[in-house]
Amino acid sequence: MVIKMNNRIKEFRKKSDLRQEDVANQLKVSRQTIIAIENNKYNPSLELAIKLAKLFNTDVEELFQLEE
Amino acid sequence: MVIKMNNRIKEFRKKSDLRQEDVANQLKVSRQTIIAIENNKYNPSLELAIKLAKLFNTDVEELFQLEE
DNA sequence: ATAAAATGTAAAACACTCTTGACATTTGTG
DNA sequence: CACAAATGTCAAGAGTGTTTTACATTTTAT
Repeated sequence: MVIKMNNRIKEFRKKSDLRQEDVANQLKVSRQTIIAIENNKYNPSLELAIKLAKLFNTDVEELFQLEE
Repeated sequence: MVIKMNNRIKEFRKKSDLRQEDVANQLKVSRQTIIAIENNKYNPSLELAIKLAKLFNTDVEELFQLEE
């Protein structure tokens, strides 16, 4: 699919005062996965995206925005 | 990740009176992809999930629900 | 200025998503 | 019933997402 997506994970994470490792632990993924997503190396799976949105008390569409 | 997810794509598609092929064409994916998702062979990518939700005028969380 | 904590990078292995093409089954209508 | 339309299945291959391990850089606090 390969479409650019803005994501606001770092922003929401800092608002929640969590470290990358905390997010990784809570969602049971590796810290690398969180880093890669924050730095736009790739998009998360749908499942992980939903969990991230839930963790930050927001919606998937709020957290990830399709370009243009 | 491999978590079961209920998805309501078939339901929303029928409400919209679209064929699988219509959905595939509009979102520029193959018909197989739509079939596989409707029949829970696998979950769509985040990008495709967002596009599906938009097509059906709903939210990702409404369309895809994590089990339990 | 130093040490510790947090964040970032890289690469290999593996699992998951998507496509293509060809064919089978089910559903709907005359 | 018969034919067409819609839906489903299978398999191979390309591309994407995640993990692990090990190490490098940046940030924070003392």
